[in-house]
Amino acid sequence: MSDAILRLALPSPLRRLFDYRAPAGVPRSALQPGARLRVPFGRRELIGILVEVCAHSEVPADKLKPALQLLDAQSPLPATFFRLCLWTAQYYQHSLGDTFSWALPILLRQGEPAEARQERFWHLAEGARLDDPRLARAPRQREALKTIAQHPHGVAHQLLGQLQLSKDSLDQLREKGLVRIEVRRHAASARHASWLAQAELPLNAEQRSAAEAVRAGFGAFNAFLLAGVTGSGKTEVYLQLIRQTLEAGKQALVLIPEINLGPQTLARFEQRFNARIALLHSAVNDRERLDAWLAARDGEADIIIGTRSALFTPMQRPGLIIIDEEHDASYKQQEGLRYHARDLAVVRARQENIPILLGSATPSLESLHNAHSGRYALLRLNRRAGGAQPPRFLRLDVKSRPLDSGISGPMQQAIGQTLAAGQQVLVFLNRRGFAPTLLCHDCGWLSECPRCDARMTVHQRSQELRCHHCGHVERRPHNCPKCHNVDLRPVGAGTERAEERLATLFPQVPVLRVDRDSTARKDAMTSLFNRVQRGEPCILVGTQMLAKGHHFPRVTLVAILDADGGLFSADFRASERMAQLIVQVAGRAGRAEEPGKVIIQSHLADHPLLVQLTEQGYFAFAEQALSERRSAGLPPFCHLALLRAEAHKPGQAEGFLDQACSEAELLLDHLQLDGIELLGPVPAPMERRAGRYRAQLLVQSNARAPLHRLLHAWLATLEQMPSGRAVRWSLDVDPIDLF
DNA sequence: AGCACGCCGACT
DNA sequence: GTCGGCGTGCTC
Repeated sequence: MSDAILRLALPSPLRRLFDYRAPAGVPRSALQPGARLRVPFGRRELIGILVEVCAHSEVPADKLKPALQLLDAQSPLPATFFRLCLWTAQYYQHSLGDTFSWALPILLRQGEPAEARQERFWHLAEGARLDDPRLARAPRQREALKTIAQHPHGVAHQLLGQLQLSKDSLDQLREKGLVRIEVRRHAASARHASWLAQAELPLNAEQRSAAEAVRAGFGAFNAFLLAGVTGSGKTEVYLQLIRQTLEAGKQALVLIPEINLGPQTLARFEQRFNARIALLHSAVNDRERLDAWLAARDGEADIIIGTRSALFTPMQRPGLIIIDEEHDASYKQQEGLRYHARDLAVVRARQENIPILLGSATPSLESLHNAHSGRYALLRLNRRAGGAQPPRFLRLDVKSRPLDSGISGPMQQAIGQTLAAGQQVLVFLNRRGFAPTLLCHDCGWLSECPRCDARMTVHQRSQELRCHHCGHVERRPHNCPKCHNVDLRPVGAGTERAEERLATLFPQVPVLRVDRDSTARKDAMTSLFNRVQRGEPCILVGTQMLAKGHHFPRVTLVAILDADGGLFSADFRASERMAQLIVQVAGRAGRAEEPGKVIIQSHLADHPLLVQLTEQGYFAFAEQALSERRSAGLPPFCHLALLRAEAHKPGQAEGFLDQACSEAELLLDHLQLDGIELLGPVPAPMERRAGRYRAQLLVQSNARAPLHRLLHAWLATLEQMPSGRAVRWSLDVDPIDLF
């Protein structure tokens, strides 16, 4: 009879569902897939999501426990959301329950009701008169009543302060029956005659044809890659397509990189539209996040803008997905569920049969490859708005030149000339701190991190040594810890050192540093940028934070201090990243009247990729890089999965991976899969990190289908392996970093 | 992943 | 004599 079995996805790394009996007193008809239930799990309680209700369970009846409580009368999760999570869990070989955890707002997975916040609104009571005699000697209350009367839809309790209303006065008015409280959801904003709050900018021919191409793809799955050079007006194309989406009665989802949260990006959307915009980024608190998620789900929000995880936000009337700066690495989650929001966005667009637009000045090689193979339609914007000239690139060979805090003589001269001309300089160095190493000149001691195979960075201002890999911090020693001599020397240069040196070299202008250390304070960045916008000569020194978002029209020289890392790294993606960074940094500078100049210091100034990039531009570089990837059999011409493991004892991780490797070989044979190679196991490039020994096993495949058949079977066996208990292991499908 | 159980070292 | 280290086992 009442033997309905509930199959639940639980927030646990275990890749399986768990069966329960229905909670006492809950009829079977009340149990819908997607509903949340509180259940006992071992010695604790979890909130699970009902995947299906069935008649039988493989689990012995005496082990089945009843669920404790049904939290949702109806499923808070739309079918489209459910389907995307299922696909994600399958593709990334991740536990479904844990996938739900990453995809849902925190409050929902904690069991909070799936309802928007109720708010108290103060209203004028029926029949209340502003000249009520009881208020003759209560001027504050009289004023308050007047203010309330001016708001026919009521005054939100939250806004009392802003309207100079005191709660005391209102409470007394309520006792007199002159005002009343209504509790309701925040009203959706009134519909305007036009979606536009602000006139649109005219599009040039390129922009127009790009926008028209996407427009023609509305209403069905179509993928577009909008490859537009910096300043070509991609955002205006986004905005006009969003307007058309809204006019079609649909919602638009816009994903932006984490770092791009500059208020100006968001402000541009908010100023343009009479529309309800739901924001989902790291600065949004849990409650606001849930409200935004619900508003999107219920079709109350018209535009949803957010970072990586906003990809999962359900929409009642989906119309368009836009991924801004699609090449940006922050779309890839590097812990837990290691998904790529850009890739999943394409999957989602296909599932929901809507168009998707990927935009970037420096598209990823993956996306360019997809454009070449016809999976994406390529839309190019080659012209900069306002007739601005592209920057000129100069490669500066520093092979046998002395570097002064990382800055060569010719570079110093170029900086000096630019400042003398009353212009601004941007100095780019992708390394924080003062110097990457501290060295004892007498005994050769190096500032090694006690927990990692890495050197600790010297931070001058704070007089500390910091490990940038595990966060370990020590006081900077005065004497060598080994030989006690005092001749300790910082080796190499980071932004802090460049800043210090530049301030000495050019004392007449301010030197402003932009990196994670200097902008730790919330408003530091804003005040700094305001200063730069004023336009007086200055030097900006910084890391890749400088490469994102902001434009500096008065900067005419971009000095890139070190391009070498991208040219001889073990990581096959290093050159792609370097090229993207150089182009993005270069794009910060220059205006129509004054084209920017970019000087790149390198010990490998003749490297073909660097030559290609600087002489023919990013797309020529990308073609060459792609052909190198093709001949080397690397992504996007093959598919990778990386099994990582780490353990406290050396050798343990490799031991596990050795066994995993044998299992994989067995499965390859058993399933008769071809075109798959197992590379490793090998120690990670940095073997010890944060006190753990790390190793990895790379799986390389010509095709997706066999790779996924292997992974599926493999993970099931890995989960059973006893040697897996002592190690922490995880699978990364389509890894970005091989570290 | 949690969380418990269980069996061996340095402390009140 | 106990507090607590992490090996091992389990979660419907």
